[in-house]
Amino acid sequence: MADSPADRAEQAAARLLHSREVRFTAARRLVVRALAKADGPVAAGDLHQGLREDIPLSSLYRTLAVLEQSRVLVKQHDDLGVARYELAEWFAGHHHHLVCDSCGEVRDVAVSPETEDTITGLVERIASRAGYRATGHRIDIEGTCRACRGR
Amino acid sequence: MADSPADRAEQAAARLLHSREVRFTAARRLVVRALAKADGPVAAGDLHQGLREDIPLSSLYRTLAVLEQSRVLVKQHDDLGVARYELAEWFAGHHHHLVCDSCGEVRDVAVSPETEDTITGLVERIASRAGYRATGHRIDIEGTCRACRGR
DNA sequence: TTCCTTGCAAACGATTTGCATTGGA
DNA sequence: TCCAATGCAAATCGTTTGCAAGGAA
Repeated sequence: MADSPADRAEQAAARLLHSREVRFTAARRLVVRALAKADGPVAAGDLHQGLREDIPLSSLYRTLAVLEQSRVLVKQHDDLGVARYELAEWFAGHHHHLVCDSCGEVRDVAVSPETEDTITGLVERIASRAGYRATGHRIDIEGTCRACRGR
Repeated sequence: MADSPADRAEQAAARLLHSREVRFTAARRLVVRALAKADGPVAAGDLHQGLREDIPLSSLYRTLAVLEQSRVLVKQHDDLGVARYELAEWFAGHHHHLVCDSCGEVRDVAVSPETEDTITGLVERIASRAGYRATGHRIDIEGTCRACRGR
C-alpha cells in the first residue's frame, strides 16, 4: 500500500477529526490531500480550479472553515490580501516562507532544528523585552527566486 | 522649533516626494503624520476615523496608494486580510511585529543591530540553500501581550 | 490653460450567509 | 429519523474606479 504525504496527511486528519467528532467528508478529504501535495499556501480560487470534482466555491470556503476550526489547516493572507491555506504545522512540520519579490510565489522552506532553536531563542528574547510572552513566530523571507533571477 | 517624530517624518517625506515630483498635499501630510505617531500598522478605516478632517475613504485610499508608490509607506495585511499601512523602514527604521494572539493588536518592535545581524545571516543562509537570493525579511512574533495576560 | 487631485457614487472581487435540499449514521 | 453537509443565489465589506468638479502651477 502507498503511504505518500497525501495519504499520511489524510490519515492524520481522519484521526484528528474523528476525535473531535467532525465528519471527514469527501470534499474535506480532497482539500486535505490537495494541500498536502502543494509546496506552499494555496488560495481558495486555486484550490477550486485544481480540484477535478467541481465543488462550488461557497462549499469550498465552508470546508476550509471547518478544517481551520478543527486545526487541520491554517489561513493566512498573501501580499494582495487574498486568503491562502496550508496544513497546520502539526501536519506539515514547522517551516517558513520564501516570497519571490518578482513573481509573488510563496514557497515553504524548512529549517534545521539547530537554526530553529537559535531563532526561537532570539524571538523569545525580543518578545519578553517588549512585555510579551512569545508563543510562536512566522518568518517571511523576501527574495528573488531562481527562475526570476534568470531573466 | 519642535522636531517630533511626526515632524521628522513629514520633512523626510517632503524631500522624497519632491525629488520624485509628487505633490505633498494636505491629505498626504495628514496621513504621514498620523502614521508617524502610530505604534504599529494602521488600517485605512482606523486612519479615517482618527483624522479630524473628514477625508472620504476613497480619497484616503488614493492617498495611501500614492504614498505607497512613492515608497513613503508600505502596505500589509492583518490576520483578517484587511490592509494596514505603516511608514517605510526608510523612515521608521527596520523592525518586526508583535502580534497578540488574544486581542489581535499589532505592535512594532525594534531589535538591536547585533541581533538583526544574526537574523540577517540566518535568513540569507536559509534562502540561498533554497536557491533564493534574500533581499529582506519580515518576522511576526505571535504571543500574548501583557494586558491580555493579566486576565 | 493644463495637469493633478478631489468627492461622490457606482463597480468589484473575495468571502460569507440564508435557505431549501440532500445525504450519511 | 435527524442533524450535518451541500448547492445556489443573494448579501457583505473592504477596496477600487469612472467621471465631473476644484485647485495649483
